[in-house]
Amino acid sequence: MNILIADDEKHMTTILKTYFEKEGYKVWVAADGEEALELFFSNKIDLVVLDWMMPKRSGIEVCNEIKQVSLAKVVMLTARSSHDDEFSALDIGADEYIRKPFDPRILMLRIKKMLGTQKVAAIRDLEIDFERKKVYKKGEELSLYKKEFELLTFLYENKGRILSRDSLLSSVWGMDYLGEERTVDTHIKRLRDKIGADHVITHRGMGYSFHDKNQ
Amino acid sequence: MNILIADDEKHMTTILKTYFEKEGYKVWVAADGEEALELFFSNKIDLVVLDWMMPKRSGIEVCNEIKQVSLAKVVMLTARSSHDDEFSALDIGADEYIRKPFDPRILMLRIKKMLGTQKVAAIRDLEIDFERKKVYKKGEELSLYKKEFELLTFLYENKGRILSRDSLLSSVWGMDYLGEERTVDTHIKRLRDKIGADHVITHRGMGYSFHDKNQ
DNA sequence: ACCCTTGTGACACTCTTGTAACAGAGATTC
DNA sequence: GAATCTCTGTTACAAGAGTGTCACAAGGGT
Repeated sequence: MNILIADDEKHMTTILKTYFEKEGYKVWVAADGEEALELFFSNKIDLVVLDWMMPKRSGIEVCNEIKQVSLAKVVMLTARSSHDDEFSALDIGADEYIRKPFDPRILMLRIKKMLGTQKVAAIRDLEIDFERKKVYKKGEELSLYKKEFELLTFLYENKGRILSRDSLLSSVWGMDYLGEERTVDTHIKRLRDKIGADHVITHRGMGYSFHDKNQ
Repeated sequence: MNILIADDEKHMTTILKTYFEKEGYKVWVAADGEEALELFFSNKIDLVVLDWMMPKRSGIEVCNEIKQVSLAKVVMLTARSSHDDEFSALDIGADEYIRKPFDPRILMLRIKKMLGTQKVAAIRDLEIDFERKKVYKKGEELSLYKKEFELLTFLYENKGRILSRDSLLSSVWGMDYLGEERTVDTHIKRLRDKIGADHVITHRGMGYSFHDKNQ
């Protein structure tokens, strides 16, 4: 996700940049309206955070121009408190309007909701989308069976920890499950065939673990 | 679209009811938290507007309970101005948090944005006209039954997401619906026969999803 | 070299889903 | 008010995808 922040207060952009980068977004910074538009049109931006008052072109102008031609999300950030301003910003197409001073946690929450709160995990060449129950290897979608996905999820949630067949059976199959312990082996094998053998580590006599270190 | 408004100030619910009805929504009104939950669970509600401070159950409790089991949208309306309150409301799953006093036009705008004020949709050979409740395949009008159209609408609104029979039953048939889960299958089949089987994807053991990618 | 654990492929069975036919509730018409 | 039509929900059965088990192979540890 690529984010563009435009504000003439250096202080503000620095704070926001830090927050966004901590969440794993790629960030561009502009100090005025013109620069914002330039950066927007020369990069693939998914979300723009705009201050209302900026030199050269105001936030509302920039928002308007972007919304004419693009589906990118726009958040207006402003010190103005009038209801009319909020109304016209939203009416022009802004997706969010937040008054300064604001709580950065709230900004982040609202933005995450806006961008679709996709809970995705990335482990080297693997991506797991828990919400949509999809797994990608090198960008290509894998088709996992339900049990395989559940097993992968549980392994991932406990990555690095050694999980005995027994605990895997009770957690993934259910406490009351009666059946062969070796069933786990078969599922591990099938999972390995799909996601790549090296993601699951065998600990002889103890169980399996999910490889958590990147590289 | 069915909307539930819960606020103990009669004055407030009356105003909101008027606004929403002018926009063509069907409105239910509750005067306290308990009534809100009752109405929610005995009707097919798409959006809930909740006052924070209410007798019996607070808005935040109601929100929490609803979000546990339903995909309905929730807007918190409150006189509290603390940032912490806003954060916890959003964190619990509220989709919007608006401070009183507010500008009703802004509330309506934000809600319209939230509900996705989309009037028509096109998915490959399919066109859905939500306002006129009509569906076209390759330009030709299909005749869907009411339930089929509702099911299609809900699938479309959540395209890409895997929806369990259970959540389909509660969202399309209503929270209080008692009946076979397999009823969903039958309706999915009928829908598929009309719109084309490939628009609805089966996820064995998990549910169905609407195919969201063009091609 | 031996034993014990794990990997692997094949097979069998079960459970989920697709499907058609039927039943019944409402609506509509005469 | 009966007859008919429209729409929705249930059931039963078939197909086959998904899962569990087994037997044998491979490999590590002592």
